[in-house]
Amino acid sequence: MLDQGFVRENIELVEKGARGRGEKVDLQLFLELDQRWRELLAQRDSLKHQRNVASQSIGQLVKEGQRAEEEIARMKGLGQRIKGLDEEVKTLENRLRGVMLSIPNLPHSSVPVGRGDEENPVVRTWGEKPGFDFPPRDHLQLGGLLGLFDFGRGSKLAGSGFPLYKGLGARLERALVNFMLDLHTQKHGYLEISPPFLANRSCMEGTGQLPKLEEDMYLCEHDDLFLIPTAEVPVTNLHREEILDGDDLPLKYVAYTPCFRREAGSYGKGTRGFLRVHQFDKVELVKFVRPEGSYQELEDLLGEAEEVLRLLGLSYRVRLLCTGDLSFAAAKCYDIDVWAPGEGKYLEVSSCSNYEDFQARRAGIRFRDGGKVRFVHTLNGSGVATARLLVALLETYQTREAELIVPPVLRPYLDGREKIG
RNA sequence: GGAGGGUUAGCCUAACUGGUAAGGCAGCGGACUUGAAAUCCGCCGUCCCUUAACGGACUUGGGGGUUCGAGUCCCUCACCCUCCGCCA
Repeated sequence: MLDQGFVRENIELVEKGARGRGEKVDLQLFLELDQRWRELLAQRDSLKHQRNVASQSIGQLVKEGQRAEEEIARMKGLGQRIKGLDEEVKTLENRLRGVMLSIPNLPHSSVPVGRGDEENPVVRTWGEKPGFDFPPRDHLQLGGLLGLFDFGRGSKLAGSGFPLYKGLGARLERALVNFMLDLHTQKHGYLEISPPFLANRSCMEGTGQLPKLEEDMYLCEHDDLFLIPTAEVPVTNLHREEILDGDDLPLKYVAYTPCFRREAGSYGKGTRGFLRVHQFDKVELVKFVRPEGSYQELEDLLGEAEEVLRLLGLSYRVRLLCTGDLSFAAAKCYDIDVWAPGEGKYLEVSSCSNYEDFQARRAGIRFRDGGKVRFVHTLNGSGVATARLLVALLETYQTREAELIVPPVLRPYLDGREKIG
């Protein structure tokens, strides 16, 4: 959410920003509501002032043992008028809030203007795409041959898109998660969090999933709780409605959680195997930082996520998302795409974003900076998502005999095993 | 699921039978000081008006109600603690 006063004073800028993302926002409506709201506030506040003054003098009279009937009778009408105005103000504020919540964040000045995926510039690529002297198999074939997972039975349990890992497949998944957690906690200085996998509405609104993406999430209706679509939700909301000590910043957290996404309306393309699933595992990095250094923090975060792929020896590229591809709440975002030889394409395994104070304002996350209280900047990035990572890993390290060479950094997590198959 | 107790500012703690949130600690700025400590003064949640100053409204977990007036009374929801029940 942007600041209401900021929107009021920078209406063209906000309009331009929203248009660049292809979001429709009724700023004319905003201006009308805002204007009316401020008029009513002034009216109501002055009536309340009258009431406060009168009530106080009534209290004084009563204390002195005098009668105050006429005064009280006079105030009764005022109370009704205030009640009416209060209702009007409230209605207006609800509508205003609706409009405010629908306004996307402004892109940072370094974000290129563009319409969508095709216009995201590649910032860098790393590693050679592996060559094979045999036709590389895709992850489904390999998984089948090696007995690593069982999509059929996953479907039997929960429907298509719910993968089931077994044997060394499950072990490999667990190894990847542990490897990433250890890297980020031990080398990069993140504090590990194991949060609830369900979250309430306030959290969802705080990080910006609500109101826009309700249809994309699983909801437990009995308790009005959502299955988290990413650990960003519980971890960013750790400090919701808190004022942090400026000396404690930056705060850096890493969390492994499963992620649940309905992916409504996305059946068909790109849904084979692990490419798009309703449940996947992810290690997420979240930072709360001072506004001044937040863009350097974003570069650092990106580097830390990239290191996962480097250590695993997987070829990847980093792209900077253009305005048209930027998510609702982000001011700047990099995607990391890993190369999957069997699929013959890049797969997105990480998004690293700076939200500036957009989430912090929604969630009320502030810090004390000297004598002042200010909003923090929040950042997060996948570090990284395992399902697609596993795809790239299988397809990159396969041998002609359909074995899997285990990358050295993973061997300690697999009893020193060098090969699977 | 049942019974009782609780939630006041970054933290800690007050407020009569309803009378308009008192203190303390921490932090920030200033005075004093060679410097520091101590001491004193101011600031230290949000919004509106305003160039600014001044001013005003709101804020006692959330939402509603009663009242001229609600931290206080009533209803409701959330969370925390204790006990009982159930349970991996």
